Parts: sequence; structure tokens; C-alpha cells
Amino acid sequence: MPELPEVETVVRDLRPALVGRIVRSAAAGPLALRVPWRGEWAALVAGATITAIRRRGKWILIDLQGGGALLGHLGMTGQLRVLRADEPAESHTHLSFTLDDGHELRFRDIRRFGSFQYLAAASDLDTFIGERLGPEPWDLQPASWYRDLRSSRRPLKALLLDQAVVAGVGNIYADESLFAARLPPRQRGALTTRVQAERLRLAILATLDQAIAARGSTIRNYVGGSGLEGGFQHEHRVYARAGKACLVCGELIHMMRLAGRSTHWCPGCQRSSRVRS
DNA sequence: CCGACGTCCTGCTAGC
DNA sequence: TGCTAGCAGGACGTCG
Repeated sequence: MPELPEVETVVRDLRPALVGRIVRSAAAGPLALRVPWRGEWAALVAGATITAIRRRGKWILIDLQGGGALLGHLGMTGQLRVLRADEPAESHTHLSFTLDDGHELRFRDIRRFGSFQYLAAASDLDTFIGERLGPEPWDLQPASWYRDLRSSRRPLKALLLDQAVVAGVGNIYADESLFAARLPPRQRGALTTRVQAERLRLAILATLDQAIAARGSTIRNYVGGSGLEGGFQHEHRVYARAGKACLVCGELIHMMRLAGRSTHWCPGCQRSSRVRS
């Protein structure tokens, strides 16, 4: 479910409820997440003060006093919320962290593609993130971004989904960004011009900024850290609009399978630029 | 080495 | 109305 704007919304929602709180205890349900929660982590987390909560790509980092950290990923259906400890846990709640103010941080995940793990040192965190994630979209350097696109034969859609190329873009925002940049999802990275690369970079930033302002997109399960649904699904211009008229040119939005994901685009607006010999 | 594809899991719904 | 195949905001391992 959650891409960068949704994760950013969760983190912003949770920050005031978490920073400064002390974790009293941690408890896991019987079903394993993608990374199984280890029993010994509970003792390492208990008693620690939460000093920060931040986002990197689609990952959530909760820093603990003493250098440890919790590292979470929402997968497709993950929800991370702070609720009163006396509220009954919803179905599919797999992890609960009791806080010192009568609340609990709860991780709920229907499909269990998400994960939550404890890392003992900041260097572990840096290594974990470093070997998976490229730059945040706002940190992309035009020159290296252009070089990365040019050096690959993969379709632009596949490059946008690759977290090592740019961190945080997922299926919705890849399609919306390519539409905003007027580039066809199937275009090979190697055929991208400097002008197109810059158009795409700026389209990603604009799309993500708008989505964050709308608190992300709720298609099925997503809610923010306060339990609120997102609003950006009402502003999608191609995603889940197959068969409907393009809001810019009126042609029908198409859907195809690309890089293993459903891909939505407008054949009128996103034409391949002819390479002339 | 790179890129395409299958797999993990549950729930909802489009289409028969 | 009732059933079921197929699909869903992701990441990663494997295969060619």
C-alpha cells in the first residue's frame, strides 16, 4: 500500500505521540511478519526513550536513546498507529509497544508483507539503508540522475520502482510521475534525453509534494498514523483510471503489465519521441 | 551482470 | 444469488 507520501504521513502523524515516550514493553502475536520479530528484542527495547521518528524511502526509523532503533516497513497493507492501551486490538495486529503514557504503538498488517525489526547500532541502520536505497527524490542530482537513466536498458517504469535508483516511489507515483512528465512507461532508460530526465525528476517531486499535501492515497487499506484515510486518490490522473478519458487530452487511459505491475498511461499524452537517424 | 518473473499472504470483487 | 479466479500502495530470491 504505502509509498513515500503515505509513509511520510504516518511518520508526521506519529511524531508528536512518540518522541519523548518511554517504551515499557513489546509484544508480538503468533503470526510472523516478513522479518519475524525475535523475542529477545523485547528486553532490548524495554525502558528505552524514543528520541526521533523519521522516514527514509518507504522505511520508518524509530530512534531509541542509546543508539538502538526500530526499523519498520508497511509492505502492502501495514498500518502503524498509536492507540489508547485500553482499546481492543483490531484483527491482524501483530506487534504492540506499550508506552509510558497509557498508549500503545500498534503494527497491523493484513497480508504480513511488512516488517519490524530492532537494530542495535546506528551503523547497522546505515548499512541496512545504504545497501538498499538510492537518494531521496529531493536529493537527486540532475547529472547523476540522467546518467543512471542513460546507463540502463530497462523501461522507465522499472527504473522508478527500483529503490536503489530513487527511494520511495512505488506503483501509483511511478505512473502518475510518468504521466506528469509526458513520458511513456515503456521507454528505455538509455533513450532518455537530458531534457526528458529533468522533466521526469521535477514531475516526481511535484507529484510527491502534492500527494503528501493530500496525506497520500487510500486505495484499500491505507490509513495514516492518526487513522485518517488519504485524499490523493481523488487527484490521480492515470492510476486506476483505465478506460476513462484522459483529463488532459480526452483519449482513453490504457493499462498494461510492466515490470510485473499494472501500469496506467495515456497514449495521447505519453508518446514516445521518435529517434531520428 | 542485468533484467524478467515468481513468491510471500489475506481479502475483496468482477465476471461468470 | 453464489462461487471463484484474479488482482492489490512491496521487496527479494532465483532463473535465464
